[in-house]
Amino acid sequence: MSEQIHGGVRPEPARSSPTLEDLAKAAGVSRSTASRAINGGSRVSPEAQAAVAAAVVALGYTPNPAARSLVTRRTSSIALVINEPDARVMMDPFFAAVITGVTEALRETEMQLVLLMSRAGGDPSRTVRYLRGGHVDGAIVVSHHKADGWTEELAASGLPTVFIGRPWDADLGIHYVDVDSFQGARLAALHLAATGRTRLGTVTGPLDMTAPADRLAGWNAGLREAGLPPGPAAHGDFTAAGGAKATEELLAQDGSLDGIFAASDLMARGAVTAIRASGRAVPGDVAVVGFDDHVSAPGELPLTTIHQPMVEMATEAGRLLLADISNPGADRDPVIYPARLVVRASSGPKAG
Amino acid sequence: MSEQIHGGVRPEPARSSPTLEDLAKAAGVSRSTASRAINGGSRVSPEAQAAVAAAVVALGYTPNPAARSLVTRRTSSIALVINEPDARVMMDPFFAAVITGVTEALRETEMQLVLLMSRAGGDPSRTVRYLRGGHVDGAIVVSHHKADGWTEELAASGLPTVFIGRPWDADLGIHYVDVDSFQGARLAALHLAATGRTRLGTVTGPLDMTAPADRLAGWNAGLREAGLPPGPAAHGDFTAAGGAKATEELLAQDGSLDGIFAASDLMARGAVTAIRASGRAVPGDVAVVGFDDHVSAPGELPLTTIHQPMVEMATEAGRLLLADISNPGADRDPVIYPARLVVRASSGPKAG
DNA sequence: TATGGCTGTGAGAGCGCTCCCACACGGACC
DNA sequence: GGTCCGTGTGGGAGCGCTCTCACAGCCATA
Repeated sequence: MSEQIHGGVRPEPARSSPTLEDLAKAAGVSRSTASRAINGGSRVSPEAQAAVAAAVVALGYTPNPAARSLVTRRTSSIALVINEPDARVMMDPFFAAVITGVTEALRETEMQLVLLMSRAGGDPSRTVRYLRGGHVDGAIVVSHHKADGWTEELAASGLPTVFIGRPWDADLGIHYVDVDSFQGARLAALHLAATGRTRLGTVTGPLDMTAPADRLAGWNAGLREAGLPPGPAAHGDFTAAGGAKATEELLAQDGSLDGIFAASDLMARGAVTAIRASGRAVPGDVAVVGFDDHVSAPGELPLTTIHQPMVEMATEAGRLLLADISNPGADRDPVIYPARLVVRASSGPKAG
Repeated sequence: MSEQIHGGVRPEPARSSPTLEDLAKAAGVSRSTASRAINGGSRVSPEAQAAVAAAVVALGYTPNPAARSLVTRRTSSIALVINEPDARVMMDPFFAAVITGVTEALRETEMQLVLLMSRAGGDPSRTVRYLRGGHVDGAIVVSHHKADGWTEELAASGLPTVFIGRPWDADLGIHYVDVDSFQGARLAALHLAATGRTRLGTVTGPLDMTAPADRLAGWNAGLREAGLPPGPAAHGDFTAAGGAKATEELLAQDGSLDGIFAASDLMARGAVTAIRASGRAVPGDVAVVGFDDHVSAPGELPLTTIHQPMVEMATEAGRLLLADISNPGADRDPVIYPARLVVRASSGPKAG
């Protein structure tokens, strides 16, 4: 009985995927040679190379990534850490641009993107554990908040990491890519002042992030430079709805406002909506300047805004990370892109 | 000389992360017991369990995922295959909802999401190779096009797979989650007819996808049922700009159109823009019905639309996949969600 | 007291791969 | 003709884990 089951002929060898051993046998070479042939083929004769290549096709061989990873200590994947409580932020063109850019940087590599919705996936410490656990070769962190706290832990872990947007503890050699938010906001203030606006307010982003903080500082610096008094500021959350709400507050606080700078285009869109809802015209009564330079949908009012090359920045972050993975520990200066004012229909001289 | 370098005391053992062996030694147990303690701890004494737990903390131990994966044949990650040429599609609330829903389904598991931008990442066959290569435990495929071709290959590979949106070759037992597109579109036609509209056109999605094809069929069925002649159809690409362009074509073709059904909310938005740009009012002159029921931004015209519970559908897809991973090969009926008409401001009785 | 099972334990094999090393074999050099 | 190097090759160890198996100890049962 047991003989029938366990002994004798084993008809079907479990039909699992072929191993390197199988491949080598089929190609008539040793496992070592087969391995070399697969991995670039230095020190392999053309005949062996061809035999292995043929066997790969014949068997449909694919190397077992776990086995390979176990010895090489490489995983061929990097994490994209998105630090927001709700995956709906993906709707923000900002994140779409990040994914586009990073994908572009990885195009010619075997690297894959692991999406870590760090705060949406429950336990936040799980993210750090995952990153430190050797699951990925590196990480790109985007939308970093002050309270995240694990920046140092991540830096200490030695995992190659690149931030998109300056991290709070940038002092300890964390690599990052950023736009010059301070200058951008300053340009926005100067532009509004130059077009004759004198009563200016701003809709900020969450101030536990560096970019909104920098933009607020740059904005205030610009006002000072233009000889204008510091105006009211209301806090938004980088959504259109948040921008609209903040703008209502601003208008309630000072009905004579004639210019508003929002720290993102999405919020600027909300600002335009709120201003119009209050019976005022854009830019006739109130001018609006955004930040991002997203493409606007057809029919929308073209926004005066501060351009930042998001896709390019994300690609650069990807490249930086790849470089850091293949040559860890090297010092790399942060890459700061200049901010550029783009004037469109939402700003200009006042009506009347 | 060589003695100094290679022999004698090895002061620093390469400072690599601790292995299970180290952990076991620190806890004073065997490797086997340590392993058991870490993995749920059946058949482990409380003392051993506690000792191992303490050692984990003391050493900062994390199991090597590659080693574990090598023997368990599990990777603890699933792929989200997004089959679009440009990562910018992420801006479509549809994909944001998918990510939200899938993340939700994975929340209580250790599973991570690998994002496969299959057509944006260059070579499309790379996606199949990756999926078959044992990198992931399963896959969720979204936005599947007819020409993708690798559906059979994927089904044949035995990799647990769930489609969001019925795949073209649904016959061979591929699991999927979908909304009843046919009924939804039919409801749209009946609603427009019921509000007195008689000259109706539609903006379709890409017809190499099942959902747009089903919606077009349902739309035509609804027209027939209402006793209306089949109206003009123009093709859109699921973007607002595409919807606007298609609507212009529609209006050029038949200036007396008084109702338009767009196969997605984004395209319906474009339709509203184009209709208004032509000097017509919505819904006074032309009523618009969308499909999706995305939340609209403040200030936007609330859309009459067909509701589909995208987040819930994506969560269900995630659950289905998890079930299929832990119990492969089981037959599972496709989950079809009913479509529901939601009437808002973009439709209603005609003006005048 | 003998027998069975049940619990906790450790030894050992082995997952599929890479990489180090030893070695055979040529041709170039003195 | 010997030594050398450079090339292609195969053997073997070992990456860090899980899992099967054997076994010691214990209690409940016959």
